[in-house]
Amino acid sequence: MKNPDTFPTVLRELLRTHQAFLSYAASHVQKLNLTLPQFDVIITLGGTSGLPYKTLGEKTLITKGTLTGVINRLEDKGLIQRVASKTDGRSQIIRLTEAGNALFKCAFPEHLTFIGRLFDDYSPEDIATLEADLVRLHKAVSTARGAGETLNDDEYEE
Amino acid sequence: MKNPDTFPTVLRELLRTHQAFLSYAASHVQKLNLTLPQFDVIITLGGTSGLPYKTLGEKTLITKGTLTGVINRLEDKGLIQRVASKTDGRSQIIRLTEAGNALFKCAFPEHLTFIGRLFDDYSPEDIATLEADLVRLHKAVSTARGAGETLNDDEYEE
DNA sequence: CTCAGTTTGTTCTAATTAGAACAAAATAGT
DNA sequence: ACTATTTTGTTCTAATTAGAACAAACTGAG
Repeated sequence: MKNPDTFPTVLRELLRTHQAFLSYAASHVQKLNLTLPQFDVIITLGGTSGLPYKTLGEKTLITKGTLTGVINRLEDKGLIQRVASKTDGRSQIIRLTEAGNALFKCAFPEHLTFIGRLFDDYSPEDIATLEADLVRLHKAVSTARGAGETLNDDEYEE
Repeated sequence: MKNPDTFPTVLRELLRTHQAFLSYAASHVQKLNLTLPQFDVIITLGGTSGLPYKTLGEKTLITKGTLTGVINRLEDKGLIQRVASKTDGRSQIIRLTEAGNALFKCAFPEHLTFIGRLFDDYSPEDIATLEADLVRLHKAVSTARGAGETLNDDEYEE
């Protein structure tokens, strides 16, 4: 094992930075009376005419068992609706309602501004370096999980 | 706002990398019949004669409302015990039992090896760069939350 | 000694996490 | 047409998340 004195602090910093970021992002989203996973679903659906449940799960990092509950609560708030697929009896298409779309159009640019502030002092190279570091760690984890297991496209492109 | 086309992908990568890492770490800890927060408490207590509840919360990133439940379940498993403070009627000292200590001594080195594998191809400079990037983002978040708010020592040193 | 303010850990809350198990529908092979 | 396998989304489970509210104990000022 290499670097035994330093990797624990790196990983702790990953966890702390992640937690700090979620807390920061949530502080804005709470004003919309939404939770982060709920908002994530709305911004993923924004600008589309609807997505299959499975695709929505892939794009949002919410596992399917959990996603049902998140969608139920958004449906209760009148922000999304489920539409049965015409071609596959198992499938559902999830899409924003008019209210959901209005919220998306108003809140998403605000949220981008709110989050974008974190990077006010970053150059494009700084951001590229950070992203490259995270991608590398992500690949290291995937490699360690299963030798040769490749990640699907969505995990590296967006 | 600067870099509007790139920061969303960086943040998504932070979330994905974090999720992938947790899943990887959990796959080892599950073999001990523990969850990640439970194991985190055990390795935080390992090598000490006990820590006050408050200190434990600070070191583990588990908020105090949640920590009570995690400690209850570890107590039920016979791995830790609560000891009333002799000097402060409100405080409790949390410490490992003999069983907890034995598990720590056995499992912690294994876990370090398991996690250390992620960094087999990293040089010390690579790790330093990654950590610096994460610390910088963490500071950016803290700065955005409250101008001038300083982080306590523990968030940057370990 | 008294009192106001702060600290500590618990209880409570709604939501989420990450699967496993399941039923219904689709697919592929014969 | 039949059958086995796979896929899709739901239900269920135990645990966790992140506070807010609370009661008991402590601290500091007067």
